[in-house]
Amino acid sequence: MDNKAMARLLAETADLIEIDGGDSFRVRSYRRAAEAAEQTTVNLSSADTEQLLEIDGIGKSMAAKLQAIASTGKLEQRDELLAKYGVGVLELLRLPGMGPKTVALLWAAAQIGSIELLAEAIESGRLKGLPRMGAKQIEKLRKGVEDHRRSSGRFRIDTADEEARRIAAYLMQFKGIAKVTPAGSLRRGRETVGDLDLLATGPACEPERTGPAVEHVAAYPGIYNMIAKGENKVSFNLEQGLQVDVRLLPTASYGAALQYFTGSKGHNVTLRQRALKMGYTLNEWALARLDNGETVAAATEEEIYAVLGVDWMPPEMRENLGEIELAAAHKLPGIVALEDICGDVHMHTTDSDGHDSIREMADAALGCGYKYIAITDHSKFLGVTNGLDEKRALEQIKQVQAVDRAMEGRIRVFTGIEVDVLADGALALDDEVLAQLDVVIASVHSRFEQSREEMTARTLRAIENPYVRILGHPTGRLLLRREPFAIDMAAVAKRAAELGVAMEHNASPERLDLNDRDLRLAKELGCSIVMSSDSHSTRSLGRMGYGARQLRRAWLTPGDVLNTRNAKDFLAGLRPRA
DNA sequence: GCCGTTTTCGGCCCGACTGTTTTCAGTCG
Repeated sequence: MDNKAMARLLAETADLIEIDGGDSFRVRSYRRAAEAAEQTTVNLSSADTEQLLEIDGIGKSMAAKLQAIASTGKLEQRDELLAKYGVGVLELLRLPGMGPKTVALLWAAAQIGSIELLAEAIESGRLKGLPRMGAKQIEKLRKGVEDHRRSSGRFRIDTADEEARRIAAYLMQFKGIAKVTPAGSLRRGRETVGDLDLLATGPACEPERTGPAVEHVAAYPGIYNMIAKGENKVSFNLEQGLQVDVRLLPTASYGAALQYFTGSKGHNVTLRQRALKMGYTLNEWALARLDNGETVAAATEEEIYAVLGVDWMPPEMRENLGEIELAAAHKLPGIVALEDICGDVHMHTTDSDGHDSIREMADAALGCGYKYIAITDHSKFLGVTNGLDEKRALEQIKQVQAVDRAMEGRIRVFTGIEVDVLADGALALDDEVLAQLDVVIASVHSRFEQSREEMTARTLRAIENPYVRILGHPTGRLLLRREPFAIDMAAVAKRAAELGVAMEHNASPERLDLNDRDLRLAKELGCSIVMSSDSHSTRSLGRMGYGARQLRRAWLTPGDVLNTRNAKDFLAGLRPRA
């Protein structure tokens, strides 16, 4: 079982204990352990007790439970509680406004243990008369069930980003709202966003006078469903289901609010514990002294972190992975910035399935400020993409070299190819041709419906080819559309590091090939990352922003990424040509 | 159930908003 599945078992157990009315601190422990399981790069199913105990949030008891899960695939506590309540209660908990207390109430009072049963009970009027179940509450649940069926889940960061800009532009039309800043997971650069946090400040957001501004927010034309409207907060859903929280904040406490609402939750808890130990209390309004309540910092994030003896850190790092301890020791790593990326090593032209010529791509890349690009059209394996065979590949080399000369050193244009990996791990193009190319990207596909072992073996064989410099689309995932294919990432990254083969991280928002854990794993194992756009037109060139933010979240430094400014020679950083 | 710069016992983050209440419990982030 993989870490994510084990984390899910722990998280579900936490939910069940809570429904069962168990100790809330025990519940928190399970939640923490679930988060730790999700984030760690340690392979939980093969780790020994000692390794497990090293993970923050895992103690003796959790270590034993993890080992039991690894060997049996089950967690006893979870199974017992599931036998009592049924799996439906976990689903019930996902409904907005539905917490463990309400689930317990519904179950105890009316044996309602699933969304289906809840829907029935609402229709038949059985809910009426239950404690705390007024007309409004029942209507809220009815709408919750409906929305749950319509859409649920998280949204891609580019979607959330777009909506945030649109709403911010609307809010700024109001005199007295001077600034709108996204917080939450959007500010942290997460690849998906659960809900959108927007912070507004300005004269109209000061206490006691937020009324008109609140009304302006509530009048936003894109609102599908109003969730809450208070003095300094308005929550609503957009039509596609995305929840938006707009908060109106006084300038004086803007930094405290920005820190608070940026999160992550775990980061904030750790920071507030630190504050308590130092004699302060931290909330969204201010950092204040515990003894007399006097505010010591509130206006900016920087001063709050400074008072707590912690270096300010970029939002991407705030995932409670030890960043606060490092910042307290003034040892934060210098992470990648988008400006560090100085070349794009994966793009297509009209020679295969792209929309623009080699020259047009080169000109566009120059416009992005890049120092080099590699032209990497598809190989012949993929019929639909008009892939190059040996003959056409050799012809294209000459054309690319001609463009390279024509650019007169303003930008380097390298030759290359995206060669497909066959079912057995062989490459779809002859070695004699590969030997003449600067950048060979070997891309695996999931079309053969292979098992995890077969996928891994195939990938390992592909990167053994002496001409392969980059492993393309290493997990084959398309965000929110398809599950990544199963592959032993640790084994692949380890071998790639030994061979000097870099791992591609596609920066397009729908792909983002590697997740946070994969990126940290690659770094730990010494495997280089190459960021790319996989552009099929000049329009999609230069869109590496979201990918770069993900690299930051995995704490990658410019030295971990091959196509950054401080990597002096991109080609020399790749394995030497055989 | 975890954890230790007051600790191996006794703590464990904090405020806003809602609905059903007449003073507060539950949920959320």
